[in-house]
Amino acid sequence: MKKTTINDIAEEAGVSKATVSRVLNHEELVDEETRNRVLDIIRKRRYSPSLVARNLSNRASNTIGIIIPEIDNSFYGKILRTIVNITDAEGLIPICFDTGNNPEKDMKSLRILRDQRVGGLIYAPSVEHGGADAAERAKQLLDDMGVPAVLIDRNVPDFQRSGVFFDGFDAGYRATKILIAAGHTDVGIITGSLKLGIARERLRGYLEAHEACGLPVRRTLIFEGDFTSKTAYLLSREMLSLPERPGAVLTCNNDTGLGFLQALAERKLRTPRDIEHIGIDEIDVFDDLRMRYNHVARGRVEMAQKAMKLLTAQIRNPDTRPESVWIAPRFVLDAHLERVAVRRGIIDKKQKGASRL
Amino acid sequence: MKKTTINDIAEEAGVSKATVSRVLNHEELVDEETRNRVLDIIRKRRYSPSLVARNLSNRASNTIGIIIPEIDNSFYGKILRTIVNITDAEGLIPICFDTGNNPEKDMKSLRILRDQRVGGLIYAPSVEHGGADAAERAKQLLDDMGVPAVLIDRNVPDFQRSGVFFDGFDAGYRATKILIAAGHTDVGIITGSLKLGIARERLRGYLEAHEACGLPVRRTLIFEGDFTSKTAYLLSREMLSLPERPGAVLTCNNDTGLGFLQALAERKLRTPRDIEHIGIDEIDVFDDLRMRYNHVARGRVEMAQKAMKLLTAQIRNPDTRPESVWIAPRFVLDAHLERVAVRRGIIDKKQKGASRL
DNA sequence: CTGTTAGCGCCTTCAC
DNA sequence: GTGAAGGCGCTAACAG
Repeated sequence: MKKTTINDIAEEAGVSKATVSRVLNHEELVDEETRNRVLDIIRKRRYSPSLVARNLSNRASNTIGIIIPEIDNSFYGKILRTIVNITDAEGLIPICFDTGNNPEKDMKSLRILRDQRVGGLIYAPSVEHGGADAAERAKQLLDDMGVPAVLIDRNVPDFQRSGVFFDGFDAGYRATKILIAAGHTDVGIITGSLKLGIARERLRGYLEAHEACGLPVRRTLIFEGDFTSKTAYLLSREMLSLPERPGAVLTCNNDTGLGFLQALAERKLRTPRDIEHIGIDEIDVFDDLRMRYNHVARGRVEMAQKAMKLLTAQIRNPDTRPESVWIAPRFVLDAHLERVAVRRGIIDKKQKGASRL
Repeated sequence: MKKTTINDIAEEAGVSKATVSRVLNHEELVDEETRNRVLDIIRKRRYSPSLVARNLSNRASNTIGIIIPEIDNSFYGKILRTIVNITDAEGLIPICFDTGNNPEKDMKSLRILRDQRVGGLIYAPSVEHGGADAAERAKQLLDDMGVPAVLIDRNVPDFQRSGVFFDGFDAGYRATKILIAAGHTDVGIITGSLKLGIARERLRGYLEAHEACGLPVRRTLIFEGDFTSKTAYLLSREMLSLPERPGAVLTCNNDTGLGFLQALAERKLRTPRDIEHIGIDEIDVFDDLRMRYNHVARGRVEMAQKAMKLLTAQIRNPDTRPESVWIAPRFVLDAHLERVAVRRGIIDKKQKGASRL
């Protein structure tokens, strides 16, 4: 039993399929009577046209691709959900891939999306985790697709594409400054893999903050992690058993923050009593629990919205120039740190709002 | 500048497009020499065939649809990630929708998937949140699609479809029994919306456990929530300020657990010292933090895997009979509760394993 | 082995 | 206002 097609409808209505097509797409061009007759039959047969055939015929595509590293990381989960909801409102159909930070999966996903002839693409690349040629190969694929692509979260300048990114330098810079302003001369940091630009940016902020404050950087307090809680935990243990344990720590993403907190708990240390801490990324559960968690919110929803805005603009007008947007960090701090930060002019003032965003 | 097509390749190679098609699909049928010539040109022109056209021609579909309520809930996030990774390994292309628990979005998603002519569908329905006709309309759409669909997490028996579900009755039953066995005669429960079958099942387990233990149910300790942390928090506050505050509480999903814990913290109560607690669903962060959290794991990854297994089986052989699978609860308890549970034969023995799954 | 033909389901000219 | 014809990009017979 095959699907009913436009031919079946035409036949049953005693008209040509061109007419059926017209009532489907330009109903004003069809005589009201025949139109109603056709529509009745369409309803009766529960017919609905194939978007596949329609796309082929129109040389158009109503699908967009989404490539992200880890769907089940709340950061990307929130982004994905936002994107999916917007595509849907825009009449676009989302095809999703999860690369698990594996650049080979980037390629594979790009190839599939290319073959599927998507009309556009939101892409959080993992190519920095690969060899030197990974970015190049990805760029090649991206260009082959010949459709708009908007990067999100992670930039790869060589791609020369639009993108929406978090201002990680500023986040690292100001977070560190705040900790220093709070009286700490020994601020530790647990970074992500420094293969990643976003991890380097945050570290650069940390370093420049020291410089700006005339404070020497203590290399022993810089730990290169990989944005996983496990590694962060191990590094934090090391850090906490240093003879000169840092008085404050900056962790560079959500999972890293968790790993750090685990090590802290294990040592029966508490924040801020024993050690000060600011994490980058919101951690939703702490919000649910109304638990204090000094952090820098990354505006996930905003990122996703802007990315979709850029993408749809480029889809509508392919001549749109690539444009990059940086989302400013938003600091969510306890009363003490906030007071310090505001007094020193590091952050503007009490910026209230759901940290969920 | 349009995409190069099979015609371009054929022309440049001086062969017919049938031959090009053959080297693409049945390369053994083509003379090695011409094959290589064609392949060279394909590579040179960076040609890759359109799956859209191919699917149309084959009357096949390489896409599957995924409809879930909330991508950014870690439960569904994990499921989605697992599914996406499997589809990808199976050569299928995943199209995802998020309904936000809104049955109208169920319909909308189903319609799009129908029009997109997906080859199959994994579906966690939200229709129980809608009016009486919601399930019926969804079933109609499902049937119209004429492709295999596997339900996940939430069952709608009327659909008469395969599915993979969590055994919520057993979870509620045994969790309650454990709490009773631990000496509590006053076990409270915060359920999900009782419009949902999965919420009713868990409550039913709770009720029957009381009966099995010859313990009267205290209606005042039953709170109907909606699976959100906010509601759970408000209800928990009520519950905790009851003159006869329960000695133990069962919460029925991850967010509900969080809401309860928030209320607990607010009252400066601690578990298990002041009150005993078992939650249904794993909460990943507690895992990361190595925090004790008595709970019933729902086997998210396993659910997703089984669902995909059922789906691919049905896609391969459309005559496969619908089959439903129930995932058994796995209890992750602290030493005390575990000892009690094992001694009473409520759970088998120390079942170790990553609660992450 | 390879080319020709027909068709997948739909849309869009171009006539009438 | 409507139909016939051609084409979107590809595959599957059917001949030769």
